[in-house]
Amino acid sequence: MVRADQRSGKAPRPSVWLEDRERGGRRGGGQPSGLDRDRITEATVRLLDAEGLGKFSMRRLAAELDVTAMSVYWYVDTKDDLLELALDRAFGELALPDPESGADWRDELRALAREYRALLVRHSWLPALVGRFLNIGPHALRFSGAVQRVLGRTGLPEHEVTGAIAAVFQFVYGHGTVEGHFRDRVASTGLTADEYHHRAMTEVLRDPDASDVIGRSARIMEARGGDTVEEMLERDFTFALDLLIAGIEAMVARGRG
Amino acid sequence: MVRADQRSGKAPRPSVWLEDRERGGRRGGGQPSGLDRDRITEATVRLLDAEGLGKFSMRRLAAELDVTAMSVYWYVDTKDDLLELALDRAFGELALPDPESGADWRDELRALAREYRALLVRHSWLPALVGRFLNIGPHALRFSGAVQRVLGRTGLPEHEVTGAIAAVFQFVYGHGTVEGHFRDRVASTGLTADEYHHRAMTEVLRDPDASDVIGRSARIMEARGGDTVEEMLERDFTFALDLLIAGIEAMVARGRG
DNA sequence: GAGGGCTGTTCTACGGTGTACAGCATGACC
DNA sequence: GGTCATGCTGTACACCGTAGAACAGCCCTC
Repeated sequence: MVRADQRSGKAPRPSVWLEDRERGGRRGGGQPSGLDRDRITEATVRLLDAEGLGKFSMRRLAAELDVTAMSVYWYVDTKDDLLELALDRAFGELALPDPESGADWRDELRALAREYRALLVRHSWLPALVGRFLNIGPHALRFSGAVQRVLGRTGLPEHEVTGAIAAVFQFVYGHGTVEGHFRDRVASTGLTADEYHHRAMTEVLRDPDASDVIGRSARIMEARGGDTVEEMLERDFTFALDLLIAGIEAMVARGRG
Repeated sequence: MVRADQRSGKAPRPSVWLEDRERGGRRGGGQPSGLDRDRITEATVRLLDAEGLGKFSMRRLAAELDVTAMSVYWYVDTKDDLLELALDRAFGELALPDPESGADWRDELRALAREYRALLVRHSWLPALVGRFLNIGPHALRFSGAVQRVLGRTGLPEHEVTGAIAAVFQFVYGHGTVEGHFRDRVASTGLTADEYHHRAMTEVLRDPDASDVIGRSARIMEARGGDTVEEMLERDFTFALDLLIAGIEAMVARGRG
Protein backbone atom coordinates (compact mmCIF):
# COMPACT_ATOMS: atom_id res chain seq x y z
CA MET A 1 0.00 0.00 0.00
CA VAL A 2 1.34 3.38 -0.96
CA ARG A 3 1.57 5.60 2.07
CA ALA A 4 1.08 9.32 2.14
CA ASP A 5 4.58 9.98 3.39
CA GLN A 6 6.02 7.94 0.56
CA ARG A 7 4.28 9.95 -2.08
CA SER A 8 6.08 12.60 -4.01
CA GLY A 9 6.02 16.10 -2.64
CA LYS A 10 2.86 18.11 -2.56
CA ALA A 11 1.24 16.60 -5.60
CA PRO A 12 -2.56 16.55 -5.42
CA ARG A 13 -3.58 13.90 -2.95
CA PRO A 14 -5.18 11.03 -4.85
CA SER A 15 -8.63 9.98 -3.80
CA VAL A 16 -8.90 7.19 -1.26
CA TRP A 17 -10.33 4.98 -3.92
CA LEU A 18 -7.27 5.01 -6.09
CA GLU A 19 -4.85 3.67 -3.53
CA ASP A 20 -3.33 0.33 -4.05
CA ARG A 21 -5.72 -2.00 -2.36
CA GLU A 22 -3.53 -5.08 -2.59
CA ARG A 23 -2.13 -6.10 0.74
CA GLY A 24 0.40 -8.63 -0.43
CA GLY A 25 0.16 -10.64 2.74
CA ARG A 26 1.51 -9.84 6.16
CA ARG A 27 5.27 -9.43 6.09
CA GLY A 28 6.16 -8.08 9.48
CA GLY A 29 4.67 -5.86 12.08
CA GLY A 30 5.03 -5.29 15.76
CA GLN A 31 2.15 -6.19 18.02
CA PRO A 32 -0.33 -7.52 15.50
CA SER A 33 -3.82 -6.17 16.08
CA GLY A 34 -5.79 -7.65 13.24
CA LEU A 35 -6.50 -4.23 11.86
CA ASP A 36 -7.47 -3.68 8.28
CA ARG A 37 -9.48 -1.18 6.30
CA ASP A 38 -12.60 -3.22 6.53
CA ARG A 39 -12.55 -3.62 10.28
CA ILE A 40 -11.74 0.05 10.68
CA THR A 41 -14.52 1.18 8.40
CA GLU A 42 -16.98 -1.12 10.07
CA ALA A 43 -16.11 0.24 13.50
CA THR A 44 -16.36 3.77 12.14
CA VAL A 45 -19.89 3.22 10.89
CA ARG A 46 -20.83 1.60 14.18
CA LEU A 47 -19.51 4.52 16.18
CA LEU A 48 -21.12 7.07 13.91
CA ASP A 49 -24.44 5.33 14.31
CA ALA A 50 -24.10 5.15 18.05
CA GLU A 51 -22.75 8.59 18.89
CA GLY A 52 -23.05 10.76 15.84
CA LEU A 53 -20.58 12.63 13.70
CA GLY A 54 -19.96 15.28 16.33
CA LYS A 55 -18.59 12.89 18.90
CA PHE A 56 -16.63 10.76 16.52
CA SER A 57 -12.88 11.12 16.86
CA MET A 58 -9.84 9.17 15.84
CA ARG A 59 -8.97 8.59 19.48
CA ARG A 60 -12.44 7.30 20.21
CA LEU A 61 -12.24 5.00 17.23
CA ALA A 62 -8.81 3.76 18.22
CA ALA A 63 -10.09 2.95 21.71
CA GLU A 64 -12.92 0.98 20.16
CA LEU A 65 -10.38 -1.01 18.16
CA ASP A 66 -8.07 -1.46 21.15
CA VAL A 67 -5.26 0.33 19.49
CA THR A 68 -3.37 3.62 19.64
CA ALA A 69 -4.80 6.60 17.83
CA MET A 70 -2.00 6.65 15.31
CA SER A 71 -2.34 3.02 14.32
CA VAL A 72 -5.35 3.80 12.23
CA TYR A 73 -3.27 6.19 10.18
CA TRP A 74 -1.40 3.31 8.73
CA TYR A 75 -4.50 2.30 6.82
CA VAL A 76 -6.01 5.69 6.17
CA ASP A 77 -4.37 9.00 5.34
CA THR A 78 -6.71 11.37 7.10
CA LYS A 79 -9.90 11.41 9.06
CA ASP A 80 -11.69 12.72 6.00
CA ASP A 81 -10.56 9.74 3.97
CA LEU A 82 -11.91 7.47 6.63
CA LEU A 83 -15.24 9.25 6.58
CA GLU A 84 -15.33 8.87 2.84
CA LEU A 85 -14.86 5.14 3.28
CA ALA A 86 -17.62 5.03 5.85
CA LEU A 87 -19.86 6.99 3.53
CA ASP A 88 -19.41 4.52 0.74
CA ARG A 89 -19.80 1.57 3.04
CA ALA A 90 -23.21 2.88 4.03
CA PHE A 91 -24.20 3.12 0.39
CA GLY A 92 -23.34 -0.53 0.15
CA GLU A 93 -26.37 -1.30 2.29
CA LEU A 94 -28.75 -0.17 -0.42
CA ALA A 95 -30.73 -2.92 -2.10
CA LEU A 96 -30.59 -2.30 -5.83
CA PRO A 97 -33.04 -3.61 -8.40
CA ASP A 98 -32.09 -6.44 -10.72
CA PRO A 99 -30.83 -4.78 -13.92
CA GLU A 100 -32.68 -7.37 -15.98
CA SER A 101 -35.95 -7.27 -14.12
CA GLY A 102 -37.86 -5.13 -16.57
CA ALA A 103 -40.39 -4.14 -13.93
CA ASP A 104 -42.29 -0.89 -14.25
CA TRP A 105 -39.87 2.00 -13.78
CA ARG A 106 -42.33 3.67 -11.40
CA ASP A 107 -42.18 0.79 -8.95
CA GLU A 108 -38.43 0.55 -9.10
CA LEU A 109 -38.05 4.29 -8.72
CA ARG A 110 -40.28 4.24 -5.67
CA ALA A 111 -38.33 1.36 -4.21
CA LEU A 112 -35.00 3.07 -4.80
CA ALA A 113 -36.23 6.32 -3.31
CA ARG A 114 -37.51 4.53 -0.21
CA GLU A 115 -34.25 2.64 0.16
CA TYR A 116 -32.25 5.83 -0.03
CA ARG A 117 -34.53 7.66 2.35
CA ALA A 118 -34.35 4.83 4.88
CA LEU A 119 -30.58 4.81 4.59
CA LEU A 120 -30.33 8.53 5.27
CA VAL A 121 -32.60 8.28 8.26
CA ARG A 122 -30.93 5.15 9.62
CA HIS A 123 -27.49 6.73 9.44
CA SER A 124 -28.22 10.29 10.29
CA TRP A 125 -24.56 11.29 9.97
CA LEU A 126 -24.76 10.42 6.32
CA PRO A 127 -26.33 13.57 4.88
CA ALA A 128 -23.53 15.71 6.26
CA LEU A 129 -20.98 13.53 4.50
CA VAL A 130 -22.92 13.38 1.26
CA GLY A 131 -22.76 17.15 1.26
CA ARG A 132 -19.08 17.20 2.15
CA PHE A 133 -17.51 14.70 -0.19
CA LEU A 134 -17.82 13.84 -3.83
CA ASN A 135 -19.21 10.40 -3.04
CA ILE A 136 -17.69 8.48 -5.87
CA GLY A 137 -16.92 5.25 -4.06
CA PRO A 138 -17.77 1.96 -5.71
CA HIS A 139 -21.05 1.46 -3.87
CA ALA A 140 -22.20 4.99 -4.53
CA LEU A 141 -21.38 4.50 -8.19
CA ARG A 142 -23.37 1.28 -8.33
CA PHE A 143 -26.28 3.15 -6.83
CA SER A 144 -25.93 5.91 -9.42
CA GLY A 145 -25.84 3.30 -12.12
CA ALA A 146 -29.03 1.69 -10.89
CA VAL A 147 -30.76 5.06 -10.74
CA GLN A 148 -29.64 5.88 -14.25
CA ARG A 149 -30.91 2.57 -15.58
CA VAL A 150 -34.31 2.99 -13.98
CA LEU A 151 -34.76 6.58 -15.11
CA GLY A 152 -33.50 5.56 -18.52
CA ARG A 153 -36.67 3.51 -18.97
CA THR A 154 -39.04 6.42 -18.46
CA GLY A 155 -39.03 7.41 -22.09
CA LEU A 156 -37.29 10.67 -21.34
CA PRO A 157 -34.60 11.67 -23.87
CA GLU A 158 -31.16 10.98 -22.50
CA HIS A 159 -30.17 14.58 -22.00
CA GLU A 160 -33.16 15.06 -19.74
CA VAL A 161 -32.50 12.04 -17.58
CA THR A 162 -29.91 13.75 -15.41
CA GLY A 163 -32.34 16.52 -14.60
CA ALA A 164 -34.98 14.00 -13.62
CA ILE A 165 -32.48 12.15 -11.45
CA ALA A 166 -31.63 15.40 -9.74
CA ALA A 167 -35.27 16.21 -9.11
CA VAL A 168 -36.02 12.86 -7.53
CA PHE A 169 -32.90 12.09 -5.57
CA GLN A 170 -32.07 15.56 -4.44
CA PHE A 171 -35.57 15.61 -3.04
CA VAL A 172 -35.03 12.31 -1.28
CA TYR A 173 -31.72 13.57 0.02
CA GLY A 174 -33.28 16.72 1.39
CA HIS A 175 -36.19 14.90 2.92
CA GLY A 176 -33.99 12.25 4.47
CA THR A 177 -31.69 14.91 5.83
CA VAL A 178 -34.33 16.80 7.75
CA GLU A 179 -36.15 13.65 8.77
CA GLY A 180 -33.00 12.08 10.15
CA HIS A 181 -32.11 15.29 11.88
CA PHE A 182 -35.57 15.53 13.37
CA ARG A 183 -35.44 11.96 14.64
CA ASP A 184 -32.07 12.56 16.23
CA ARG A 185 -33.34 15.57 18.07
CA VAL A 186 -36.34 13.66 19.22
CA ALA A 187 -34.24 10.78 20.44
CA SER A 188 -31.86 13.05 22.31
CA THR A 189 -34.69 14.67 24.26
CA GLY A 190 -36.42 11.44 25.22
CA LEU A 191 -39.76 12.79 24.07
CA THR A 192 -42.01 11.17 21.53
CA ALA A 193 -41.97 12.68 18.08
CA ASP A 194 -45.37 14.24 18.64
CA GLU A 195 -44.42 15.79 21.95
CA TYR A 196 -41.28 17.20 20.47
CA HIS A 197 -43.12 18.56 17.48
CA HIS A 198 -45.67 20.21 19.72
CA ARG A 199 -42.98 21.85 21.81
CA ALA A 200 -41.10 23.13 18.82
CA MET A 201 -44.34 24.59 17.48
CA THR A 202 -45.24 26.41 20.66
CA GLU A 203 -41.71 27.70 20.96
CA VAL A 204 -41.76 29.14 17.48
CA LEU A 205 -45.18 30.58 18.16
CA ARG A 206 -43.72 33.08 20.59
CA ASP A 207 -42.21 34.93 17.68
CA PRO A 208 -44.89 37.35 16.49
CA ASP A 209 -43.51 37.34 12.97
CA ALA A 210 -44.10 33.64 12.80
CA SER A 211 -47.76 33.67 13.55
CA ASP A 212 -48.99 33.45 9.97
CA VAL A 213 -46.61 30.67 9.10
CA ILE A 214 -47.63 28.71 12.13
CA GLY A 215 -51.29 29.52 11.76
CA ARG A 216 -51.11 28.01 8.34
CA SER A 217 -49.27 24.98 9.61
CA ALA A 218 -51.76 24.54 12.39
CA ARG A 219 -54.64 24.70 9.91
CA ILE A 220 -52.95 22.15 7.75
CA MET A 221 -52.29 19.86 10.69
CA GLU A 222 -55.92 20.10 11.64
CA ALA A 223 -57.10 19.42 8.12
CA ARG A 224 -55.13 16.22 8.27
CA GLY A 225 -57.20 15.15 11.21
CA GLY A 226 -54.86 14.21 13.99
CA ASP A 227 -52.09 12.59 12.06
CA THR A 228 -49.04 11.75 14.07
CA VAL A 229 -45.80 13.32 12.92
CA GLU A 230 -44.68 9.94 11.67
CA GLU A 231 -47.73 9.62 9.47
CA MET A 232 -47.28 13.16 8.27
CA LEU A 233 -43.69 12.53 7.19
CA GLU A 234 -44.75 9.35 5.48
CA ARG A 235 -47.65 10.94 3.62
CA ASP A 236 -45.64 13.93 2.53
CA PHE A 237 -42.93 11.68 1.22
CA THR A 238 -45.37 9.47 -0.64
CA PHE A 239 -47.21 12.41 -2.08
CA ALA A 240 -44.01 14.10 -3.22
CA LEU A 241 -42.90 10.90 -4.89
CA ASP A 242 -46.20 10.63 -6.72
CA LEU A 243 -45.83 14.25 -7.72
CA LEU A 244 -42.39 13.63 -9.10
CA ILE A 245 -43.51 10.61 -11.06
CA ALA A 246 -46.44 12.55 -12.44
CA GLY A 247 -43.97 15.26 -13.39
CA ILE A 248 -41.78 12.81 -15.25
CA GLU A 249 -44.77 11.41 -17.10
CA ALA A 250 -45.86 14.91 -18.01
CA MET A 251 -42.42 15.74 -19.37
CA VAL A 252 -42.37 12.53 -21.37
CA ALA A 253 -45.78 13.37 -22.82
CA ARG A 254 -44.65 16.91 -23.54
CA GLY A 255 -41.68 15.56 -25.46
CA ARG A 256 -43.94 13.37 -27.56
CA GLY A 257 -46.65 15.96 -28.08
CA MET B 1 -30.14 40.29 28.21
CA VAL B 2 -30.48 37.06 30.09
CA ARG B 3 -27.14 35.32 30.26
CA ALA B 4 -26.57 31.59 30.30
CA ASP B 5 -24.88 31.70 33.68
CA GLN B 6 -27.80 33.55 35.14
CA ARG B 7 -30.31 30.95 34.10
CA SER B 8 -31.60 28.40 36.51
CA GLY B 9 -29.78 25.11 36.78
CA LYS B 10 -29.81 22.62 33.94
CA ALA B 11 -33.18 23.51 32.49
CA PRO B 12 -33.38 22.93 28.74
CA ARG B 13 -31.43 25.68 27.04
CA PRO B 14 -33.88 27.98 25.28
CA SER B 15 -33.36 28.64 21.61
CA VAL B 16 -31.27 31.66 20.65
CA TRP B 17 -34.36 33.31 19.31
CA LEU B 18 -36.15 33.47 22.62
CA GLU B 19 -33.52 35.44 24.45
CA ASP B 20 -34.29 38.91 25.58
CA ARG B 21 -33.15 41.08 22.73
CA GLU B 22 -33.45 44.38 24.57
CA ARG B 23 -30.11 45.95 25.28
CA GLY B 24 -31.19 48.66 27.72
CA GLY B 25 -28.33 50.90 26.70
CA ARG B 26 -24.71 50.62 27.61
CA ARG B 27 -24.22 50.81 31.35
CA GLY B 28 -20.62 50.00 31.95
CA GLY B 29 -17.90 47.89 30.47
CA GLY B 30 -14.16 47.79 30.48
CA GLN B 31 -12.43 48.57 27.19
CA PRO B 32 -15.47 49.21 25.00
CA SER B 33 -15.24 47.40 21.69
CA GLY B 34 -18.47 48.32 19.97
CA LEU B 35 -19.50 44.70 19.85
CA ASP B 36 -23.08 43.65 19.42
CA ARG B 37 -24.94 40.69 18.01
CA ASP B 38 -25.33 42.28 14.66
CA ARG B 39 -21.67 43.10 14.17
CA ILE B 40 -20.73 39.64 15.39
CA THR B 41 -23.14 37.88 13.10
CA GLU B 42 -22.06 39.97 10.15
CA ALA B 43 -18.42 39.13 10.77
CA THR B 44 -19.33 35.48 11.15
CA VAL B 45 -21.02 35.37 7.78
CA ARG B 46 -18.10 37.19 6.21
CA LEU B 47 -15.60 34.74 7.65
CA LEU B 48 -17.68 31.74 6.69
CA ASP B 49 -17.89 33.01 3.14
CA ALA B 50 -14.18 33.66 2.99
CA GLU B 51 -12.76 30.58 4.66
CA GLY B 52 -15.53 28.06 5.05
CA LEU B 53 -17.13 26.33 7.99
CA GLY B 54 -14.14 24.11 8.61
CA LYS B 55 -11.75 26.95 9.30
CA PHE B 56 -14.15 29.08 11.24
CA SER B 57 -13.34 29.30 14.93
CA MET B 58 -14.26 31.55 17.81
CA ARG B 59 -10.66 32.62 18.11
CA ARG B 60 -10.47 33.48 14.43
CA LEU B 61 -13.69 35.46 14.71
CA ALA B 62 -12.49 37.28 17.79
CA ALA B 63 -9.31 38.28 15.99
CA GLU B 64 -11.39 39.63 13.13
CA LEU B 65 -13.34 41.73 15.61
CA ASP B 66 -10.16 42.84 17.40
CA VAL B 67 -11.26 41.32 20.63
CA THR B 68 -10.45 38.38 22.91
CA ALA B 69 -12.04 35.06 22.15
CA MET B 70 -14.20 35.12 25.24
CA SER B 71 -15.69 38.53 24.57
CA VAL B 72 -17.99 37.09 21.97
CA TYR B 73 -19.46 34.81 24.58
CA TRP B 74 -21.09 37.76 26.26
CA TYR B 75 -23.44 38.07 23.28
CA VAL B 76 -23.79 34.44 22.35
CA ASP B 77 -24.00 31.34 24.50
CA THR B 78 -22.22 28.87 22.29
CA LYS B 79 -20.64 28.58 18.90
CA ASP B 80 -23.70 26.69 17.72
CA ASP B 81 -25.96 29.55 18.69
CA LEU B 82 -23.80 31.89 16.72
CA LEU B 83 -23.97 29.64 13.69
CA GLU B 84 -27.74 29.59 14.02
CA LEU B 85 -27.72 33.37 13.94
CA ALA B 86 -25.50 33.35 10.88
CA LEU B 87 -27.78 30.84 9.23
CA ASP B 88 -30.81 33.01 9.71
CA ARG B 89 -28.97 36.13 8.65
CA ALA B 90 -28.19 34.46 5.35
CA PHE B 91 -31.87 33.67 4.86
CA GLY B 92 -32.47 37.36 5.29
CA GLU B 93 -30.81 37.92 1.93
CA LEU B 94 -33.59 36.16 0.08
CA ALA B 95 -35.82 38.40 -1.99
CA LEU B 96 -39.40 37.37 -1.32
CA PRO B 97 -42.38 38.01 -3.58
CA ASP B 98 -44.92 40.63 -2.71
CA PRO B 99 -47.73 38.81 -0.86
CA GLU B 100 -50.32 40.87 -2.74
CA SER B 101 -48.80 40.54 -6.16
CA GLY B 102 -51.14 37.87 -7.47
CA ALA B 103 -48.70 36.88 -10.16
CA ASP B 104 -48.79 33.37 -11.61
CA TRP B 105 -47.68 30.93 -8.93
CA ARG B 106 -45.38 29.23 -11.43
CA ASP B 107 -43.34 32.36 -11.95
CA GLU B 108 -43.11 33.10 -8.28
CA LEU B 109 -42.18 29.52 -7.48
CA ARG B 110 -39.43 29.63 -10.07
CA ALA B 111 -38.17 32.90 -8.68
CA LEU B 112 -38.16 31.59 -5.11
CA ALA B 113 -36.39 28.42 -6.11
CA ARG B 114 -33.72 30.38 -7.97
CA GLU B 115 -33.25 32.71 -5.04
CA TYR B 116 -32.79 29.81 -2.68
CA ARG B 117 -30.44 27.99 -5.00
CA ALA B 118 -28.32 31.10 -5.46
CA LEU B 119 -28.19 31.59 -1.72
CA LEU B 120 -27.01 28.04 -1.11
CA VAL B 121 -24.33 28.32 -3.75
CA ARG B 122 -23.23 31.80 -2.65
CA HIS B 123 -22.84 30.67 0.96
CA SER B 124 -21.63 27.17 0.57
CA TRP B 125 -21.40 26.66 4.34
CA LEU B 126 -25.13 27.06 4.49
CA PRO B 127 -26.31 23.57 3.55
CA ALA B 128 -24.39 22.04 6.42
CA LEU B 129 -26.11 24.36 8.86
CA VAL B 130 -29.53 23.84 7.33
CA GLY B 131 -29.02 20.17 7.99
CA ARG B 132 -27.72 20.75 11.49
CA PHE B 133 -30.19 23.18 13.01
CA LEU B 134 -33.93 23.55 13.04
CA ASN B 135 -33.71 26.82 11.13
CA ILE B 136 -36.60 28.59 12.76
CA GLY B 137 -35.15 32.08 12.86
CA PRO B 138 -37.32 35.02 11.81
CA HIS B 139 -35.93 35.25 8.28
CA ALA B 140 -36.24 31.55 7.70
CA LEU B 141 -39.83 31.70 8.88
CA ARG B 142 -40.61 34.56 6.54
CA PHE B 143 -39.20 32.50 3.72
CA SER B 144 -41.35 29.52 4.73
CA GLY B 145 -44.35 31.79 4.84
CA ALA B 146 -43.69 33.07 1.36
CA VAL B 147 -43.27 29.54 0.06
CA GLN B 148 -46.51 28.47 1.69
CA ARG B 149 -48.39 31.39 0.19
CA VAL B 150 -47.13 30.68 -3.30
CA LEU B 151 -47.81 26.96 -3.15
CA GLY B 152 -51.18 27.74 -1.61
CA ARG B 153 -52.24 29.26 -4.91
CA THR B 154 -51.60 26.16 -6.96
CA GLY B 155 -55.06 24.75 -6.37
CA LEU B 156 -53.68 21.86 -4.36
CA PRO B 157 -55.75 20.94 -1.29
CA GLU B 158 -54.10 22.25 1.84
CA HIS B 159 -53.01 18.90 3.18
CA GLU B 160 -51.05 18.28 0.01
CA VAL B 161 -49.28 21.60 0.01
CA THR B 162 -46.63 20.53 2.50
CA GLY B 163 -45.73 17.56 0.35
CA ALA B 164 -45.39 19.80 -2.67
CA ILE B 165 -43.24 22.22 -0.72
CA ALA B 166 -41.03 19.35 0.30
CA ALA B 167 -40.70 18.13 -3.26
CA VAL B 168 -39.66 21.49 -4.62
CA PHE B 169 -37.50 22.91 -1.88
CA GLN B 170 -35.81 19.75 -0.80
CA PHE B 171 -34.82 19.39 -4.40
CA VAL B 172 -33.47 22.93 -4.47
CA TYR B 173 -31.65 22.29 -1.22
CA GLY B 174 -30.05 19.14 -2.55
CA HIS B 175 -29.11 20.72 -5.83
CA GLY B 176 -27.72 23.83 -4.17
CA THR B 177 -25.75 21.69 -1.76
CA VAL B 178 -23.90 19.71 -4.36
CA GLU B 179 -23.52 22.66 -6.68
CA GLY B 180 -22.02 24.80 -3.93
CA HIS B 181 -19.78 21.97 -2.90
CA PHE B 182 -18.67 21.46 -6.45
CA ARG B 183 -17.89 25.15 -6.94
CA ASP B 184 -15.87 25.20 -3.73
CA ARG B 185 -13.79 22.30 -4.87
CA VAL B 186 -13.25 23.92 -8.20
CA ALA B 187 -12.21 27.20 -6.60
CA SER B 188 -9.81 25.49 -4.24
CA THR B 189 -7.96 23.76 -7.08
CA GLY B 190 -7.68 26.83 -9.25
CA LEU B 191 -8.96 24.94 -12.25
CA THR B 192 -11.94 25.92 -14.34
CA ALA B 193 -15.14 24.02 -13.69
CA ASP B 194 -14.74 22.09 -16.92
CA GLU B 195 -11.16 21.11 -16.22
CA TYR B 196 -12.09 19.94 -12.77
CA HIS B 197 -15.05 18.00 -14.07
CA HIS B 198 -12.91 16.34 -16.68
CA ARG B 199 -10.33 15.33 -14.09
CA ALA B 200 -12.92 13.93 -11.72
CA MET B 201 -14.39 11.92 -14.57
CA THR B 202 -11.12 10.40 -15.65
CA GLU B 203 -10.24 9.64 -12.05
CA VAL B 204 -13.49 7.79 -11.51
CA LEU B 205 -12.99 6.00 -14.77
CA ARG B 206 -10.08 4.04 -13.31
CA ASP B 207 -12.57 2.06 -11.28
CA PRO B 208 -13.66 -0.82 -13.49
CA ASP B 209 -17.00 -1.06 -11.68
CA ALA B 210 -17.75 2.48 -12.69
CA SER B 211 -17.39 2.04 -16.39
CA ASP B 212 -21.07 1.64 -17.17
CA VAL B 213 -22.05 4.60 -15.03
CA ILE B 214 -19.45 6.75 -16.66
CA GLY B 215 -20.09 5.41 -20.10
CA ARG B 216 -23.66 6.49 -19.70
CA SER B 217 -22.60 9.87 -18.40
CA ALA B 218 -20.21 10.31 -21.26
CA ARG B 219 -22.94 9.47 -23.77
CA ILE B 220 -25.23 11.96 -22.11
CA MET B 221 -22.57 14.62 -22.11
CA GLU B 222 -22.00 14.02 -25.78
CA ALA B 223 -25.70 14.12 -26.58
CA ARG B 224 -25.76 17.57 -25.03
CA GLY B 225 -23.18 18.65 -27.56
CA GLY B 226 -20.33 20.28 -25.73
CA ASP B 227 -22.15 22.01 -22.92
CA THR B 228 -19.96 23.48 -20.27
CA VAL B 229 -20.52 22.24 -16.76
CA GLU B 230 -22.09 25.56 -15.90
CA GLU B 231 -24.64 25.17 -18.67
CA MET B 232 -25.28 21.62 -17.65
CA LEU B 233 -26.04 22.58 -14.06
CA GLU B 234 -28.28 25.35 -15.26
CA ARG B 235 -30.20 23.17 -17.68
CA ASP B 236 -30.66 20.35 -15.22
CA PHE B 237 -31.96 22.78 -12.65
CA THR B 238 -34.36 24.40 -15.06
CA PHE B 239 -35.57 21.08 -16.36
CA ALA B 240 -36.12 19.71 -12.87
CA LEU B 241 -38.07 22.80 -11.94
CA ASP B 242 -40.28 22.41 -14.99
CA LEU B 243 -40.72 18.77 -14.08
CA LEU B 244 -41.79 19.68 -10.57
CA ILE B 245 -44.23 22.28 -11.79
CA ALA B 246 -45.66 19.81 -14.27
CA GLY B 247 -45.97 17.37 -11.40
CA ILE B 248 -47.89 19.86 -9.30
CA GLU B 249 -50.21 20.61 -12.18
CA ALA B 250 -50.78 16.92 -12.71
CA MET B 251 -51.62 16.41 -9.06
CA VAL B 252 -54.02 19.33 -9.15
CA ALA B 253 -55.73 17.89 -12.19
CA ARG B 254 -55.83 14.47 -10.56
CA GLY B 255 -57.57 15.99 -7.57
CA ARG B 256 -60.18 17.58 -9.80
CA GLY B 257 -60.68 14.58 -12.02
C1' DG C 1 -18.67 63.12 45.96
C1' DA C 2 -18.35 58.37 47.75
C1' DG C 3 -19.70 53.80 47.30
C1' DG C 4 -21.90 49.76 45.39
C1' DG C 5 -23.36 47.05 41.67
C1' DC C 6 -23.81 45.77 37.03
C1' DT C 7 -21.66 45.30 32.45
C1' DG C 8 -18.41 44.04 29.26
C1' DT C 9 -13.81 42.73 28.73
C1' DT C 10 -9.40 40.12 29.46
C1' DC C 11 -6.49 36.32 31.18
C1' DT C 12 -5.75 31.82 32.39
C1' DA C 13 -6.58 27.13 32.10
C1' DC C 14 -8.67 22.45 31.05
C1' DG C 15 -9.65 18.79 28.35
C1' DG C 16 -10.27 17.75 23.96
C1' DT C 17 -9.00 17.50 18.70
C1' DG C 18 -6.20 15.88 14.11
C1' DT C 19 -1.90 14.30 12.97
C1' DA C 20 3.54 14.78 12.24
C1' DC C 21 7.46 12.38 13.55
C1' DA C 22 10.59 9.22 15.66
C1' DG C 23 11.31 4.88 17.48
C1' DC C 24 10.75 -0.13 17.92
C1' DA C 25 9.32 -4.93 17.61
C1' DT C 26 8.45 -8.45 14.41
C1' DG C 27 8.51 -11.53 10.70
C1' DA C 28 9.97 -12.51 5.70
C1' DC C 29 13.70 -12.57 2.63
C1' DC C 30 18.74 -13.12 0.80
C1' DG D 1 22.14 -14.15 10.44
C1' DG D 2 21.79 -9.72 8.72
C1' DT D 3 18.67 -6.58 6.34
C1' DC D 4 14.60 -4.42 5.67
C1' DA D 5 9.86 -3.28 5.10
C1' DT D 6 5.76 -3.50 8.00
C1' DG D 7 2.73 -2.33 11.52
C1' DC D 8 2.36 -0.45 15.75
C1' DT D 9 3.34 2.80 19.99
C1' DG D 10 4.66 7.18 22.38
C1' DT D 11 5.33 11.77 22.38
C1' DA D 12 4.49 16.28 20.90
C1' DC D 13 2.42 20.37 18.59
C1' DA D 14 -0.88 23.58 17.41
C1' DC D 15 -5.42 24.40 17.69
C1' DC D 16 -10.13 24.05 19.36
C1' DG D 17 -14.62 25.39 22.52
C1' DT D 18 -15.44 27.36 26.65
C1' DA D 19 -15.51 27.57 32.10
C1' DG D 20 -14.07 30.62 35.70
C1' DA D 21 -12.08 34.38 37.94
C1' DA D 22 -10.34 38.94 37.88
C1' DC D 23 -10.98 43.51 36.69
C1' DA D 24 -12.13 48.05 34.51
C1' DG D 25 -15.36 51.42 33.79
C1' DC D 26 -19.94 53.42 33.91
C1' DC D 27 -24.58 54.29 36.26
C1' DC D 28 -27.36 54.87 40.25
C1' DT D 29 -28.17 55.77 44.90
C1' DC D 30 -27.02 58.04 48.93
